[in-house]
Amino acid sequence: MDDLFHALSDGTRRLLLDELARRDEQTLFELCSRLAMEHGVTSSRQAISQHLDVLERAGLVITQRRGRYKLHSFDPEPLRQIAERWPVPHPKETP
Amino acid sequence: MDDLFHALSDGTRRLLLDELARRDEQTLFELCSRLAMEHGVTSSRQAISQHLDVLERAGLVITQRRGRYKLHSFDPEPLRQIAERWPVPHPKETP
DNA sequence: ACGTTAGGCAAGTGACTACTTGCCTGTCAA
DNA sequence: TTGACAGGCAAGTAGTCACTTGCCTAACGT
Repeated sequence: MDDLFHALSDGTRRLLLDELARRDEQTLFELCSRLAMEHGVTSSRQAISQHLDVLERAGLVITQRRGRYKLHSFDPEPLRQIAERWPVPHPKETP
Repeated sequence: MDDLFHALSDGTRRLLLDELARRDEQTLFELCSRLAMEHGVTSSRQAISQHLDVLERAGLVITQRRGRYKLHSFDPEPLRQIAERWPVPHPKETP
């Protein structure tokens, strides 16, 4: 659980999750250019790579090798632990 | 959102939330002794106090002054943002 | 085969964080 | 009023983190 929250505690990593939630199976370079274009992130390729490692160790990102490409996908499973540990009172009714 | 996840990224702070989820309106000393007794936490009073400050800045803990006591309570509201940002697929059906 | 492309490894740096130590401010009971 | 109790403020320290820099490996296209 430490790994999970530590992974989520960084803004760039949360943006990476947003991007992967939109479209699965993205490469490192795709994610780099998308974050730069759409969110003005200036981080280098290595920085993004390390962020993805952190997300992968937390179980939030799963990867698969395809040739020379490494495809990243979002796995929301670990987030369930949060809702299970501290259930949010009212699932927000539509008023 | 940075404050929220940063607050949750520490194990001692998560234990504090657990304790406050059990019983609201606890003082600093109550929380200190409970964490020490039930969870073997060795942190000092000042350490716990700083943790509570972090939780309060994240909106996860709300406080009220009563005489010389400062009562802490758990507010799960900010946690809703997590579920709203990355909805977890299946609310875990009972099989 | 050769250059290019996608990605990985590892050391170094500046900033931040959790925790301690020491002292101070209020509040209550006797 | 005095002492004890609950809590706050602030500086210092050891460890961690995000990011960079430089070089390396492996898979493709021509």
